[in-house]
Amino acid sequence: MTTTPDVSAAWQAYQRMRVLLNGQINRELGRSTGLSEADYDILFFLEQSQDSSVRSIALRCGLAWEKSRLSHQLRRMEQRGLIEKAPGAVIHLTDKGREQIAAARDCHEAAVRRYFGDVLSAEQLAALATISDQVVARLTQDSPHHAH
Amino acid sequence: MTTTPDVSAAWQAYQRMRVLLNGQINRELGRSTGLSEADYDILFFLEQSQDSSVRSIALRCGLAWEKSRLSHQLRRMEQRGLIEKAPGAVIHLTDKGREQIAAARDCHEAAVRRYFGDVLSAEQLAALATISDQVVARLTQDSPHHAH
DNA sequence: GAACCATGGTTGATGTGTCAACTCGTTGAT
DNA sequence: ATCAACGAGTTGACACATCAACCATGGTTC
Repeated sequence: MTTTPDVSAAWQAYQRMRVLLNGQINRELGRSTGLSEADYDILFFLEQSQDSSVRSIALRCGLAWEKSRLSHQLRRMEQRGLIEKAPGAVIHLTDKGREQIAAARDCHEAAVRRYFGDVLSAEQLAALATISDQVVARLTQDSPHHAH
Repeated sequence: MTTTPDVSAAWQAYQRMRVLLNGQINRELGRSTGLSEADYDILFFLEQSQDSSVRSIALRCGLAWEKSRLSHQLRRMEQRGLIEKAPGAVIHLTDKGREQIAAARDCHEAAVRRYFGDVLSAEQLAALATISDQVVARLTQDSPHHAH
């Protein structure tokens, strides 16, 4: 333990992991399923929602996305037939969307396990979860209503 | 300690931190300096290189970027006068680029400290660095020459 | 009711990232 | 010497993200 912890060393290591890890997982997901990370996040959220449908605002809060980003993404996904927009800003998962997320889930979880879960010990996973929660708490304490 | 560690809980916590933390830092950086994360990474690498110039290939390896991404990014930065391309695929930092990275560094480091360094203990920072190194080692063991 | 304003959602312009296809110079085998 | 193969770099097309400006609606205040 040092009294002056090297923040920048930890930051640079974290940055390198972030770039490489998400790059690898997204590349594998895209190659084998044709879905982007954004597609996957939306479909995953929809699938595990009651009745496979949610309000737009729930997606925005749950994923912490900007509203314009969500709007563009939903428009593209509706054009591809993965979702449907219903009156009242309600988003429905289509059958095609349900198929694709089911196939993608296996691929995604396998990749997460291969490059992340299998590499770290239970203690490390727990430590990372705690670290993440602390940082997230710091980020959301000031701007609880993410005023993008 | 559990025998079946909950990988997905750690993954989801990490994902949330990743999205919110980088979003916040990049937003602050962009607002106060006009530089994107990509701009900052390039300028930072250039600044701390000998003679403020590097070969393209060094940037690609150091930042683990795709070649086309780097090419597009360097073209845009040259148009803005932040860098110069010299024969032999050598990239030079211009005076304007040096000014901007100097101003941005303070902003960036302050943000990293505010949302990251100050939130975590020395042990947590060390643990995160170890975790990151392990994951990166796993990612680079198979494809050491990142065949993008 | 009328003016006001806050909020959810959309749109268009622009900057950014990715993929595939291409050029060009070097290398190595025959 | 020629040809094939490889890697570095570029380009163009497209998907994605961000910002600002815009519309609609539902209060709140006077």
